[in-house]
Amino acid sequence: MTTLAPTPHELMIRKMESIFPLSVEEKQAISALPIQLVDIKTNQDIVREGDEPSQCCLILEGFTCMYKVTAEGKRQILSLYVPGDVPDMQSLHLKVIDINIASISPCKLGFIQHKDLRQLCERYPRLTAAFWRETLVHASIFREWLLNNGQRPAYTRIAHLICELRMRLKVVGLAENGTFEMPATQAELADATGITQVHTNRVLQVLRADGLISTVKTQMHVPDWNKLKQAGEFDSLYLHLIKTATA
Amino acid sequence: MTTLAPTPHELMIRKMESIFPLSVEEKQAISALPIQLVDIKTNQDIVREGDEPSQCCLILEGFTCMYKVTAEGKRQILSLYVPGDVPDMQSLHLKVIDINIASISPCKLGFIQHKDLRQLCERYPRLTAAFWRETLVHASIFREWLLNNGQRPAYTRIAHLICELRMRLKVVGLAENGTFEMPATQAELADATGITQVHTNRVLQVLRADGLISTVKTQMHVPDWNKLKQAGEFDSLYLHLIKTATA
DNA sequence: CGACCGATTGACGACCATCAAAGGTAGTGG
DNA sequence: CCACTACCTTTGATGGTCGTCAATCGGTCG
Repeated sequence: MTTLAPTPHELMIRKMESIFPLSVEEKQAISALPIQLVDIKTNQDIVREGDEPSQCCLILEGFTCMYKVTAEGKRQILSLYVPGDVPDMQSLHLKVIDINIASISPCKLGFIQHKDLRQLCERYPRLTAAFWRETLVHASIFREWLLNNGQRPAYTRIAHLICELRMRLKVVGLAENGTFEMPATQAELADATGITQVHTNRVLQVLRADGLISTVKTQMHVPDWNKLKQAGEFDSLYLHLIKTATA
Repeated sequence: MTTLAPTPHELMIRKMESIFPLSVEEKQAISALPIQLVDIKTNQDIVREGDEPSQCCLILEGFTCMYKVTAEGKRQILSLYVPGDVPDMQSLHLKVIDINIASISPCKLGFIQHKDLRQLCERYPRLTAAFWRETLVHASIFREWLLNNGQRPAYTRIAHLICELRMRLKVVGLAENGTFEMPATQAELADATGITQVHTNRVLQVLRADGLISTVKTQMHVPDWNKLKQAGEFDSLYLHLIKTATA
C-alpha cells in the first residue's frame, strides 16, 4: 500500500478497485481522463439543490458531506465523503440535483466533465458497470444510515459511524494503525446521526472513557478495532468491498 | 390514464416512463422480456440478506418492503415498494444482497432473469441509463427518508410518508381522486418512520382529527392534497419524475 | 365460537432535546 | 507578544417527545 500521496488518477483507481476489479487497459483509460484541480476552504458548498452540473467532483483531499435541510432549518447530513469518492456521480443521470454537497474541511477537488465520463463508458462498457456499482454502494450506505439512525441508540450509532469512516478510509490507504484524520466537528457528527450536538459531545466522552476511541485535534485513534466494531454493531457487508480490498 | 389492470409489461413501461422517456422501439424490446409470474402471501420474504439471486423482482400487485434488523432485533423498514417497482434492481451489480425484501400484503410478482436484463441493456444502451436512473431515484428516496426520520417530528414524518406513497402510486395509476390502497399496518409504518407502533397510532389519530387523511380498512383517502403536502413538508423533486408523469 | 391479528388506550418513565453559559484553542491583527 | 475574535468543546439544569409495558377492544376467519 502506497503511503505517498497518490495522484488524482491513482486515487480514483485505488478507490474503484476496492469495489470493482479493473483491467490494465481500463486503468489506462481512466488515467487519461482530464481532471481539473480546485482547492476550496472549509464550509463551502460544492453543489446545491437545483443545480444542473455538467461535471462530477472527485474528492482528492479533505472531507465533504451531502446534506439536506428541512423547512424548519434542521440539517441532516446524509453521507460523509472521503478522498477517492465522487459524491455527485448521480448527476450523470439525474439532471437536477436534489441535495447539497459541502466541504467540512479544506479540500482538494478534481472535476471531471460528464462528457468525458460518458465517452469512457461508451468505449469501456465494464466501466459503466463499475460506476453504476459505485452509486449502488453509496445507496447501500444510505440504507445502513437509515437503520443506524432509526433503530440504534446514540452510543451505538456514533460508534457505527466511526467504524464506517475507518473502513472507508482504510481502502484508500488513509487509516493505518487505527489512526486517521477525522475533521468533522461534533455539530456535524450530530447532524449526521440525528442527535443533538450536546448529546453527541456526551456520547463521545463515554466512548473515550470506555477506551474505544481517543482523539488528538482532528486525529482519531481506534485502539481496539474489534471492540469498536462490536460497540457499533458494525458489519462491513453493506460496503460491498471486494475481498482483496479488505485484506 | 388506463384504469384497467395493465399487463406486467405495460406496468413496467408505465413506471419507467415516469422517470425516463422511452422510444417505441425500446418499449417493444421491454415488452419482449420473459417474465415469470408468482403469487405470494403477506409477510413472505422475497429476498434475504446474503442471497445471490440471478433474477430481479417486479412488483405487479401489492406492497413489499425492504428492511434490515439490528443485533437487538429492531427492524427498520428502508423503503416501501409498490406496483411497477423493482426493489432488487441492485442485484444486477451487487452480487451479495445486503437487505431483506418481504411482502406486506398479498402480492403478484414478476421475476426477470438478470441475463435477459443484461442482454436488453447491451442491445439498447439507453435502457442501461434508464435502469441506472431508476436505482438512483431509489437512492434519492433513501436520502429523503434519512432526512425525514432524522430531523422531522413524528407528525410531519408520517404525513410525508403518506405523501410519497400517494405520489408514487399516482404515476402508475393507482391513486385516483386522492384514494389508494395502503395495506401497511401501523407496526410497519412505525418501523418505516423509526417511531413506535403506539406513537404511530396516536399520530394517525391526530392526522385524522385534523382532516388530513381518512381510512377505511386498507383504503387511504386524502381529502386535501395541498394541506397534507404542507403538513408533511413534501416536495416531490427527490422523486425525479419527468413533467409529463406528474401532470 | 374461539383464536388471531391489528388497532387503541392508559400509565409511567427515559432518553435525548432545548436553552444557556463557560472553557479551550487557533488564527488574526495591532 | 498580547489582545481580540471566532469557532468548537464542554458543562449544567430542565423538560418534552416519544418509548416501554400492559391490557383491552374490535374485526376476520376457520
